[in-house]
Amino acid sequence: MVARYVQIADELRARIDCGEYAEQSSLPKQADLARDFDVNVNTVAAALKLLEREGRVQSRRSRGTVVLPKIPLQKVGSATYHPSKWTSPRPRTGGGEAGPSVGSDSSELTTVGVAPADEEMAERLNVVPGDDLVCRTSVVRDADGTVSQIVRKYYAYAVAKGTLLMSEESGPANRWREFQILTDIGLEPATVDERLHARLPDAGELGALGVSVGEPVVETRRRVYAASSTPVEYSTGLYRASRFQWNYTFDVSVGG
Amino acid sequence: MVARYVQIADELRARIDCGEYAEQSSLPKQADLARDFDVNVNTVAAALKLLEREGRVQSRRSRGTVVLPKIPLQKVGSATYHPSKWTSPRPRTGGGEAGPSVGSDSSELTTVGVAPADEEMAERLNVVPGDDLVCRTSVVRDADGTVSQIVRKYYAYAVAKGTLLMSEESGPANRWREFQILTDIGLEPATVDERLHARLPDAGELGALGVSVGEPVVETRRRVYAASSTPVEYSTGLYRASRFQWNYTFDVSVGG
DNA sequence: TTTTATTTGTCCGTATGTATT
DNA sequence: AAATACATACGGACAAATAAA
Repeated sequence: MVARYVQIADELRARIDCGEYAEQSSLPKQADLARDFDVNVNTVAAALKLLEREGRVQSRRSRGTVVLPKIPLQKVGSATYHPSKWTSPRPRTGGGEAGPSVGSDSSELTTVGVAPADEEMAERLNVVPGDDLVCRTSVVRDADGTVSQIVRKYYAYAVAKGTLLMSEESGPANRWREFQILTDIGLEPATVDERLHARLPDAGELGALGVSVGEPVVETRRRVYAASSTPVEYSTGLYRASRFQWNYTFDVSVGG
Repeated sequence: MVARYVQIADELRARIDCGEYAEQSSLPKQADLARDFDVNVNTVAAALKLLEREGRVQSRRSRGTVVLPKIPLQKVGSATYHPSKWTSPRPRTGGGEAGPSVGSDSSELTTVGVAPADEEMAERLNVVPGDDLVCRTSVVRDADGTVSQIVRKYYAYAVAKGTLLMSEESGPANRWREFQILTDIGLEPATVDERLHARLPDAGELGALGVSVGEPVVETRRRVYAASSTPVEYSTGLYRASRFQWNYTFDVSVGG
């Protein structure tokens, strides 16, 4: 026995999929849907909340509920970091065959700060807790203006001092900027290890990512090692789950 | 301005974290909580739903709401498939230093079927759509009896025919069973590529995984290549998001 | 086995707040 | 200023699942 609001969500989802409610268009208002389905407004509201947490619609006060465009999942993961993507010649932001999954249709704002390392950062960056770290925070907005990811990258102050890692930037999203800088200062990335898991956002993340209550996010923790297998970068990422897909290729042979 | 039911969820979460509500114990019933917080029962129910979708509590009719034990996230990903885990000597299920993240505290039921390949399977397995595939479906239950993952692995019928890939099994979870069989029949796994993304479950998955409405799941699609870089296995996985963490290590150097 | 009590799940009707048009 | 439309909360009702008698 499946709840009515779930049935209604299924029906509305089907209508979106078949084009009856076009992308970018508004759904009928909740009161009308309630009348059509012959249920209470609260029941319709619950159904819409489900669709909103799936990332398919967005409801906003006094504006109604609009169908979000069905964009293909952005692909991130090991292939994203293939050297061809970030070694010279530098990728052109304007497009071309170098065209990455994050192109000029998303913009990035990077701010720089300095803060002492907490227990985890210290351990992962091989420094002492309390040591100063340079933190580069990047907020990436999709073409539609919504924040889709927030990434913080940490570097030992001794490493970042006096380098371009201290410079704030904004413009088209460029996932490889820091890799290029690290290479320029003689710390060319060699290996990455990445952990990720999906969960629901906490109070602070709701506002920062602009997700609704109950909409899943993916958290990543990544470490970048230079050739000498010393960690040079530690980063945390928070992603709107409905917009990303992670791809990894790895070796399982005995020789690997 | 944060909604009252979110505030209450935060408060209850804090109480769980500080041990006021112990793991495995029952929370006060909704009516009592409503009285204590001086809100309506519905408001408390909404708060509990949030905690349930986070995987922290489980509410069941007439039984109340119990605090789920905070178990460390199961680690899966590239390290999971390191050859030492699945090549001989075979891992012992009883424990020991070979102890994997999925141990004898989880059990697996594997059923085998034959079905024609759909468009995607065919493309990923390098066969013709409509060709018979052998499908091994594994349902893994955690120690607490809940289903935590459902994995379907597909093989070309020509490959699986007459091999142990056709045998149904049950017992302690063994992630490497198929790798061992593939090795035995001369198709030793060499490379894996894996895609994953988090989303909300659909109607069918609700029942199969035993998750509640709005609780995030992670879907994976994996391909295993033998040494000759021919795909030998295609698999799809569905995981309870709150119980797993994916770890990957990969090379980004120019030589890689 | 049958009945009764308990507790959550769902839905209703209503009211009010809030941001936008 | 006024109308609009979603967000939240309330109180009530009943159903469903389980436990207790």
